[in-house]
Amino acid sequence: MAQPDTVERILDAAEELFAERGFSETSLRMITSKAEVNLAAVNYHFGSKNALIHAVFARFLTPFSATLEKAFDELEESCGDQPPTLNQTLWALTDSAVQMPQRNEKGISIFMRLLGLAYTQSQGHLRKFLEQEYGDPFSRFMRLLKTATPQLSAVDRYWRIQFMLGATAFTMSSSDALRDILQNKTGVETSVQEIAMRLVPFLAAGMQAEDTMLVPPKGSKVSVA
Amino acid sequence: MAQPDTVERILDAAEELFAERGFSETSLRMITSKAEVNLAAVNYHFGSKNALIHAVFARFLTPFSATLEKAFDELEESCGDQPPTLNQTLWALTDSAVQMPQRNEKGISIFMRLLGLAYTQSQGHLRKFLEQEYGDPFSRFMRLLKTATPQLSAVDRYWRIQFMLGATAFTMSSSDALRDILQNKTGVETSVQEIAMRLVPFLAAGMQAEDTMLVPPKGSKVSVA
DNA sequence: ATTGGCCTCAAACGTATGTTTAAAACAGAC
DNA sequence: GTCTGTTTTAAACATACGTTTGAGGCCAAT
Repeated sequence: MAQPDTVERILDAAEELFAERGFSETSLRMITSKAEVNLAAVNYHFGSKNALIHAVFARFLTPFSATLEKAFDELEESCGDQPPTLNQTLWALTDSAVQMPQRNEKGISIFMRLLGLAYTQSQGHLRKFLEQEYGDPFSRFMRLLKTATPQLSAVDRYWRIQFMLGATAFTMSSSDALRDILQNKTGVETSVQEIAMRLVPFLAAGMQAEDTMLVPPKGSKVSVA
Repeated sequence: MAQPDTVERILDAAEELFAERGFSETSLRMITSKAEVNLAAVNYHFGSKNALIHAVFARFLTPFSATLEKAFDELEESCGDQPPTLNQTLWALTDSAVQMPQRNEKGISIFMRLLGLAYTQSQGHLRKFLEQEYGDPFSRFMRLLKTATPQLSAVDRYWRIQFMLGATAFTMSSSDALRDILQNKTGVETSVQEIAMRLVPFLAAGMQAEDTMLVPPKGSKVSVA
């Protein structure tokens, strides 16, 4: 066959199929037949299916984390001795995600969906790989969030960050479907960037909510343990 | 063997394993050996693995949706001609989830995790089943949200609801893991109820955020299409 | 005691998976 | 043209899966 760049063809096919169907639900045979390469090529070039999953993540996470680090550098520099605000931090992350060079028009939503899957389908090996390889920019983001929300207790902040991650990963991981639904219902077209612009204020408001609500309203059956 | 209630033993085991590992990653052999029943029992009593998944959801979703409808009834009645507020609506939902009778101490987090999985791992057949069987209370919840947020445009509301669902499903789908992480880091114990009590104010604040941020801040590379 | 309907059981079925093998094809260097 | 290392190929491998089978057990009704 002698097609050019077997490795990249496999990565492209795997990326798309993983994003569409998840990891366990995507077989090597689906990948290799979509990539139009021999079944054995995956194990020859990558060693195993798990290693292929890692490679798929590495291909977009490595440049992304570099971009992100640079964005954080610029942000901290431009702020002088003031710590960056919550909004600035969130926008730095959003900008970095949106401006990533895309391999195709589906690029950014695949990117998002894979991140979501990494979180929800994380199969041990993936989580370990991601932590080890890309833990640093993540920790840095966490540190920025911490200094940007000094009013929050550590526990509150922890949970609210989880809520943010959830809203983001979930929305982005199904952004294609959600966009289509909205388009069918209202005829409104929505770009990923617009979704991001709606998401950030939502997250910022949530993060900065006053927690006067920690006691449920009158009549609620929820009680503090 | 003549153990009592094979059907229920299978449901218990399946519920727990699905919540722990997801659907495709849980085999019938794992389920039957945990339940200490014969492998063929699943196909005999349920017909197929997919039907078993449906049965697991039906077992807790049927009473839950009944409780929820009742909670909405009471809420609307107690409000008279005023429509229920956003906070009231969210708390009605939360209350209904928390007060569900639990089969064991892990009950509610299993419940939540399954709901999260239903959203993120939805395998077509499950989504169709859930829509068909439990679409009504869901639509009602949506209607309540709409009247509780008249200030939002339909498009804004649509996206913010997605953000809420995301934060909820996502957090709940990994709540066990997140609780453990927090416990290891800070020694703080967290109940599902406490998570819910932190989540609701976050969601309410996000829903009611002013969208002055729809234009990204100075220097952002994000631009309106 | 025998029948008949539900249930259980061990075993097998067919299929799909990730992985390995060994031969063939290829490309560049000498 | 021959050799060398890399890549591709078709085939097979071992294992796991969901499902089906048919024989047997159980128990209440006849």
